[in-house]
Amino acid sequence: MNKIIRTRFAPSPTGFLHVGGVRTALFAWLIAKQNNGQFILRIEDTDKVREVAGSEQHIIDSLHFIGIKWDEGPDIGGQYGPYRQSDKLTIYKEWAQKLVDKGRAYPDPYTQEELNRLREQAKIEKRPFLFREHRPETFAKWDGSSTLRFKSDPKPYVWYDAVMGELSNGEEVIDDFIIMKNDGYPTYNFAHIIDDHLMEITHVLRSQEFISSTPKFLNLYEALEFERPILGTLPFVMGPDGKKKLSKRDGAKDILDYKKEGYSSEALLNFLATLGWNDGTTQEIFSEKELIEKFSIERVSRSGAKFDEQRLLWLNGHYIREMNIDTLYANAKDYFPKEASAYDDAYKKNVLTIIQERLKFYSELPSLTNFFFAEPEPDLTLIQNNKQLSKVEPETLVSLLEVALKGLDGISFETEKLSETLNGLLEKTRQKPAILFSLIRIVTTWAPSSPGLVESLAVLGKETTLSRMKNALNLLSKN
RNA sequence: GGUCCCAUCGUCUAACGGUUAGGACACCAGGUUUUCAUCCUGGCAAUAGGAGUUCGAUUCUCCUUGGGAUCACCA
Repeated sequence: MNKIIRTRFAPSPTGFLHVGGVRTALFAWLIAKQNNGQFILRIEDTDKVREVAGSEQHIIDSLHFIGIKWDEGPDIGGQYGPYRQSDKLTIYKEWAQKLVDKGRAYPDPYTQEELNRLREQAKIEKRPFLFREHRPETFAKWDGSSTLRFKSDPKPYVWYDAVMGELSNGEEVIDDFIIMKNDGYPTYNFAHIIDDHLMEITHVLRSQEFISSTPKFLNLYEALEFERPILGTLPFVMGPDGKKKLSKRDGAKDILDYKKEGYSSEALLNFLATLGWNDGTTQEIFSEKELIEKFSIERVSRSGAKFDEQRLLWLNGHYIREMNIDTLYANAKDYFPKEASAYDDAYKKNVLTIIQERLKFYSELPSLTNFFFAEPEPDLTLIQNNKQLSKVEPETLVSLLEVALKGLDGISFETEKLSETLNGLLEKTRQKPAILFSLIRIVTTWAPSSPGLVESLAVLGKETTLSRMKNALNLLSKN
């Protein structure tokens, strides 16, 4: 006989979504999923001034990227539509009229100027401004187009929050607030309550900044005679300073930027879910399925969590290492350096295979793999600055290269054969690997680091390897 | 300023009122025949302060301190 669990994410189309917003959506989605409930996307576009064109699509793309899907929304419709607040202005007006009829709402009789003056005065007298102290004796008739205020019924509240526990506030925070603006749009304070009710939302999750306006919502629920949903207040995701909430103003990144930089959705999902939540064990890695199973709103922490890029980087690297090569290739395909377009899939896949364990995010692929696709520019400082090689006479380097060149010339470039040959060269030259292998590695890649020598040479192939070694030989002989 | 919320390693966090306060990231050291990375081992590192309740407080209560939110025709 239990009610169907319905949760929602209700962003305003005022720009992109950052990790804080996506985490709110994620938690709401997890609650719906684990209860076989429904998750709804609703667009709260009641502020025409702040609206940014294209935001709605951007929000949809962001959620899709993370893997959050909704059962009802502006793009797919549903039984409880419309899912865009600007499409249901007449509905808000009707409910506003009901409040007027009940004597619980009235047109604001003051001009903006008069209001400002009253606020000023309160400030001078060092007391909080309360509109209800200036509430008119008799209410004018509402013509539907002027500013409408809620007639509050001030009283103290104690309520239960699924995350924060018991919260309370005195009656002094309850005031007559605007529910309908003079442009015909409802305010957030009014619209979201009507919508949550009509859409039969059971759990309202939102971030901490709404905690102080909750009492007025409670007052409004009562006036409308709505059943109150379960409220859950999420702590902020903190910015780099660890003190203030993450905000676009302070450089919070668009979630889609993480996609561009080559973070996997699984890593991001895992990261976001464990930012302020854990299951009480020492488990760090959660699949989507596990998250749906194990998530619980009661275990969300009450204090803000700093967004730690280092941890995200580690997680992403972890997921990359766990991927099978075909999945990884599909994900990373578009991130290869542009010279790679001349090479076939098999070759690129080989490169990816030997680079996999040192890849942290896809967009660093070019810097890690350039020399597999383009002729590297010789950089002798790599030899000069090498701890071991810098101590070796240049003539010795030349002769080492000559011996190596001869040794590699006659063989086929399979890993096993290469490995055997290189070990043989070690004995023949009576050099330490740190000298001989470093030398070969550097002159064939001219990169500060690279994958294992044998693997790298095998992928580069015999022709390329030998030609690069010959070039190096010429270069070193000249000096 | 009024009101409200929060407080464990640098960071994310765990701990029926009883633990040598645990794990992970980061960092440092050592190991795995070159570099970088991976992997393994080890190390560094925390209950903001003060009262109270209790045989016993990270845990419960109060105060202080610190941080944050909110007081819009923004959400």
